Amino acid sequence: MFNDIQQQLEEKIKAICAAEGIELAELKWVPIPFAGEWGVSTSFFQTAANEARAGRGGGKPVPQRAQELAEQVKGAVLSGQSKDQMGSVEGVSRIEAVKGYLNVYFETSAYARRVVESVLASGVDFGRGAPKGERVMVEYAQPNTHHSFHIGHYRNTILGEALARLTEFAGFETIRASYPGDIGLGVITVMWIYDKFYKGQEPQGVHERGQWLLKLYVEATALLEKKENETPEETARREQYEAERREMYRKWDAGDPYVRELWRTTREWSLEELREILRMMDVKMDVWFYESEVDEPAKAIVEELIARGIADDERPQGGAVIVKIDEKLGLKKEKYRTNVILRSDGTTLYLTKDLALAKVKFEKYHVDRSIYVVDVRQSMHLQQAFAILRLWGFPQAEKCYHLGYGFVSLPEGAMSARRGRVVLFKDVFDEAVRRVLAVESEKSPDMSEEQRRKVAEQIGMGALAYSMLAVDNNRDIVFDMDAALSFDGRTGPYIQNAHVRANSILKKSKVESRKSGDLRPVTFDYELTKHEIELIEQISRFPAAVEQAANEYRPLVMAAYAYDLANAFHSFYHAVPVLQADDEKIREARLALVAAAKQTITNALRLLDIQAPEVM
RNA sequence: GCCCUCGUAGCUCAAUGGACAGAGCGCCAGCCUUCUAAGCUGUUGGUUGUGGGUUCGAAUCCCGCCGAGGGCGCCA
Repeated sequence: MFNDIQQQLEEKIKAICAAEGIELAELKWVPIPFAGEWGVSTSFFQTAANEARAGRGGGKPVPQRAQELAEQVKGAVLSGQSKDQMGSVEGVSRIEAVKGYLNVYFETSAYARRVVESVLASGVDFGRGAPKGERVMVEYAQPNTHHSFHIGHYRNTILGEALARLTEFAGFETIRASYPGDIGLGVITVMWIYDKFYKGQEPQGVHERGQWLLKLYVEATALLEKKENETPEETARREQYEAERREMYRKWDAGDPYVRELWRTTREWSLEELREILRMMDVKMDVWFYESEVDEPAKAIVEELIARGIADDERPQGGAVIVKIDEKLGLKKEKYRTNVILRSDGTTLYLTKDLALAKVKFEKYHVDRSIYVVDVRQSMHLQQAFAILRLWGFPQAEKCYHLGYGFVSLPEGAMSARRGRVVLFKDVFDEAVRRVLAVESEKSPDMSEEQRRKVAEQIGMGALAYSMLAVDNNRDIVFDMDAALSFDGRTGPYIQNAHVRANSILKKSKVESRKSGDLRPVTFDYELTKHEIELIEQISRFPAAVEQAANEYRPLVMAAYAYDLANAFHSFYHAVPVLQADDEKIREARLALVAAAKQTITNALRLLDIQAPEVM
């Protein structure tokens, strides 16, 4: 967490090696991986290997030579202008050379105080990175309208939101963008069946209405799908339906007032549900892009790409407008292949719209980095889009990044909206709340009804969010309700519970110490238990975890960290008395440590879009 | 045919070039008159799919093979 000791040492080591004629390789510092003590460590393997390669080092095996170097450096550091046997570096208790590593242990009381005071001084900003001077746009939450929000959309949204929170906290100016698919054949299909059979009906309730549209979609698909052994009448009817659907799409495209009004009304039902779910998830979008709004600009782009010689117009031959990406890039081997950017009937495609949208992101929002949180199955399409942007001459194309994630399927197979085989987010949410309430009524019988409901939502959502974020991006998830809503072990509630326990101690301490006022300046000048050391160690790692998670675009890093931190707290909580500590100074110090742990857990959970309840 | 992911404990997953490959679940055994037991402690469990290569050092990088999933010009 504090690099000053490390930097001081690095300077010393460089000076020593320069004096001894040792060509030092780059020093990489890592926390000492042993529990119970803290400090930093670096190794001399690379330096020894470089020597061996250059024919120096006396032909000794690399590990042996690395150990010699470590010992030599240790000796030189200690003998330098050593004040006493504790070493010549401020804040360092001892230095050892082991197996080619130089381990530097920090003085416990000074380091503990530094960490705890720093956390308490920074509060909600503890771990925040310095401004990076770059603007990042994260595009996520792109469900189709006229459907309902399912658990696959949820993974996308929680992943995007956690990522946005991470990049923002790490110091990037972050813009959150949603991109609902509000037009396309699927949308028209729902409008068609609604207009034909259900006109005027409208279920009450935001979620009920959204889910109803999904039911209509399933029904419409069944009506429009060719069946085996159809009678001639059935075939004729199906073909008529199909013709009606096409006609409706054509009218939409032509701006027919009736169809447009129908579209606006039903679309709004879906968007209302989407906004409600985002509210439940505490997601606040900065920008809303709609597929329908980039349709016209996309058509203009096609003409521009033809004019620039990037796209080939095969319409005169009855074909489409295509881009031979590999050929235009001058690639010999096939990589991006060829794709269509305008159908032969003159309508645009997903790829075309993404090109138009990218242009807006670059020119209107001036983004430096453009992150697309999209299912990994669309990887090829996005690579094609980025390649075309490159051909088009956008330097920002290099900063486009597809954050692909594995898709969510069900134990019985892939989800299918058309067949109605989906697990809806709202259903999982309701089930989560039900399950938490069942546990809560038993564990916290004296909670008010209102509070119980609120806490149940926080815990239920915490369980669900964590189960999604604790798996790395590229991994597929088979959704299992019991696993996703588990409250035991490596879960959201486990971390939330650590927060609650910390809060509980602090609450009680305030009641008792009201007379004596606030916490005194903390001193850790007593022998810390290994649990306290481990907890402080974990707290001090938070800023580095933020940095890593944001740099690698991996919420998993933060999820794993949050668990480790909570785990350290639970062990501490179990083994180390705080309010019951005999010595008052120790009690004060531990209370400050508990407050610092609570703050760090809060900050970590916030980055995962998980609430930190005060009680549970 | 070409391309992309992945293969780690019985199961679900971590560890992406460094010290004995770690958690959770499950199994087994303990711990609530003590700050919330949604917890803690201990035990069990591994030739990292396989064969080679690079490296002082490989689960991690490279190549082959086997196996699983996904993608490849008018769906999104």
